[in-house]
Amino acid sequence: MKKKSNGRGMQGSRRQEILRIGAGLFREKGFDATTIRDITAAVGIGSGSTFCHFRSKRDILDEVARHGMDLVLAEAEAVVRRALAPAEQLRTLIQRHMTLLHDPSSRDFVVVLLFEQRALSAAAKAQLAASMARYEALWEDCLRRLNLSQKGRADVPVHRLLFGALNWTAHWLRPVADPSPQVLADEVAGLLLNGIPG
Amino acid sequence: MKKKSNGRGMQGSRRQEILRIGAGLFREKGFDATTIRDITAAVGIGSGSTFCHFRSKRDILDEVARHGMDLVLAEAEAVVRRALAPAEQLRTLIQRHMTLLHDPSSRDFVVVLLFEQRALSAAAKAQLAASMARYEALWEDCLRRLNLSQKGRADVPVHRLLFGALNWTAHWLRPVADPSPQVLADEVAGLLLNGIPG
DNA sequence: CCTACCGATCGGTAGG
DNA sequence: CCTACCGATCGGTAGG
Repeated sequence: MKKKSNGRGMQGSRRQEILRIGAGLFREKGFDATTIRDITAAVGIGSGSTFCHFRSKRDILDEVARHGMDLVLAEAEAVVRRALAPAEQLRTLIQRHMTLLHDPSSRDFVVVLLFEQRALSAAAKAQLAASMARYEALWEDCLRRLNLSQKGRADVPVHRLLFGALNWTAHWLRPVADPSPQVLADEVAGLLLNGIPG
Repeated sequence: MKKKSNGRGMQGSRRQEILRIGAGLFREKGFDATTIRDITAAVGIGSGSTFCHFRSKRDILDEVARHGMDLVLAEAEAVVRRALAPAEQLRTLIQRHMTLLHDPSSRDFVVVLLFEQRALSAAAKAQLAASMARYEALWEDCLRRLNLSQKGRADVPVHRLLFGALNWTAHWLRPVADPSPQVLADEVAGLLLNGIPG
């Protein structure tokens, strides 16, 4: 039996390459503005060869986003398993989130996950919604233990405000001119934990 | 002399209609995924008629984003002119920003401005960058007077973190299930001004 | 994985 | 503002 180069769990180094390069282009230009020919030209294969590995262009996006979600969720679960003090846990969650959002090895997948949701297939959307709910629950627990998220007042989802502050950095944070993702992460954590430094 | 229906400063109710409906579709589906035919079908004209009013599809986007910027900047300038106490000024800036971001009469323009920057023409990008710098400066002044943004530590642009928290609400805030934009705005202002409510 | 190609759709134009 | 249409490009397929 010949080994299939298609399917999900295979070796597929070419497949990985298409995912990696596709993720980069999706992040830079957006899903709709990226063509199969953009991707295959960067990989160095004919445009038709894409479909030896993926059923459609959207399938590539789905998989890129799934991988982004896996990275982000696995990291948070690992942090929670360390059973740190709540304040240290929050600081670490913020740190890891910011790192995954900006490190070259992960940012393409995570940014696409966050900013290209609209283009995902319905199936991927549903699957990712469940994982995202789990991710949010981890943050909510952490914030609740710090009394930063209490059911009081108006049911404000503080963790989502925090996500916004962090995720938006993908739009403006520039490598040299701005503080590093890690420094910024610590400042955000400090702002939340110690309040405004008077 | 016949009056031209083209050009910028004209009456052009049809032109306005294309802008309004275009803005709505750009927000919902994104610029690339919206076709000229989507827009004209919703307006109720032939697809070719678009180009009596705009030179290109991108011109529509440019104008939509410009209008979004005008709304947001004019509102902030008006707030600053009222010369409120700094805390009240910040609260009002947040209120107005959230309203423009969620009110049906403005949100399409503002959300497109914020989330479709990538697709803008180079000229529009440059023009909007200048206006945005002005907008940011207003917020920075306000935050500085409250000692919420000090040049200390690591040059953290607090106003951009705040923008992220606010702008991200466009992705998750749902009319009925969640607090209203105004309630949320007040909570965010309270969180910043009074610190975490112990 | 390649070459050759197809049907559909897109932004935009022409001529009235 | 309409009708008719065009050239380009796109995602995807066929056959090897």
